[in-house]
Amino acid sequence: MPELPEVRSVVKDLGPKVVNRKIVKIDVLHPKLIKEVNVEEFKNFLINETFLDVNNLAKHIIFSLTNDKYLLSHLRMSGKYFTHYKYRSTTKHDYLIFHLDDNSCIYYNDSRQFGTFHIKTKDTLYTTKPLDKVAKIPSETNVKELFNKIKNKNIPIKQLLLDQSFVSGIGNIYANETLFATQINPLIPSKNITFEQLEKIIKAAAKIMDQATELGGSSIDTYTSVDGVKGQFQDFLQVHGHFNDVCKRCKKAKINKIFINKRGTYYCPNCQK
DNA sequence: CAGCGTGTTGAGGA
DNA sequence: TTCCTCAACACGCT
Repeated sequence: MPELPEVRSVVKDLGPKVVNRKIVKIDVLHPKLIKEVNVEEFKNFLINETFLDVNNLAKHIIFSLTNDKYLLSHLRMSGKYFTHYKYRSTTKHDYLIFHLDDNSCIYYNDSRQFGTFHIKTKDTLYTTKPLDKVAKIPSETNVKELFNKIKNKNIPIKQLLLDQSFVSGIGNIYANETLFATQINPLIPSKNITFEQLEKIIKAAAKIMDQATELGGSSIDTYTSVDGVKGQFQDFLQVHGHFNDVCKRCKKAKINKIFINKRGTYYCPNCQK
């Protein structure tokens, strides 16, 4: 589900709900979501600490807490947050509940249960999994460095854009949109992409995801931000999900759909040769 | 009923 | 070691 624009929306919406609030109690209804430590360690680490800030590194949500503690949350396919001004009974797939010191509650809901939580301290935050291998997002990417990294890569450029260790924040939707915008065929081996093409791709990815962020992300399938708020960028998607529609650019060919690395890939066979 | 999906990781083969 | 492919995670929807 969420890619960079959607995660940014969640962070923005979640901030005011939690910053300066102390965690007084945590209900863990699905221990599997918590990585590296057991439920007791997780609770002990966080209870009585206060949220100082909510940020994101690419698709990872970073809650900063007092005493140099951090809580990492990755939404994967279907993670969502809901809030309520006081405790309410759980709904289907509510798996984690943070009780805050103003009696409000933050609910983490995840129908597919792929989401992850890690607790970290200042000294291990960026040097251990899962943040240690995360590359820069497109707007911060050094294209020369990236070009050097991919010059011997055989994997299709579309697949490379989804690899968070090369460039981060891009998911399937925005990979499709980026390659359509730059008129580059998603199957081209990464090593055959020219420097100029790569520069275009990175710029386009940054631009598209910034525009999507402005509109609160893309709500296709199930994505919503905090408390079920939908994004609006889905109405502006050019190729993703447009199989068999007439291409919005050339108005001649129909959008094709193939699978690259098992992920649905949409492109115009006429514009992206 | 079968297949698909907005994401990532780890195992295993070459 | 590196590069790459694939299964697995789990559930709702078509």
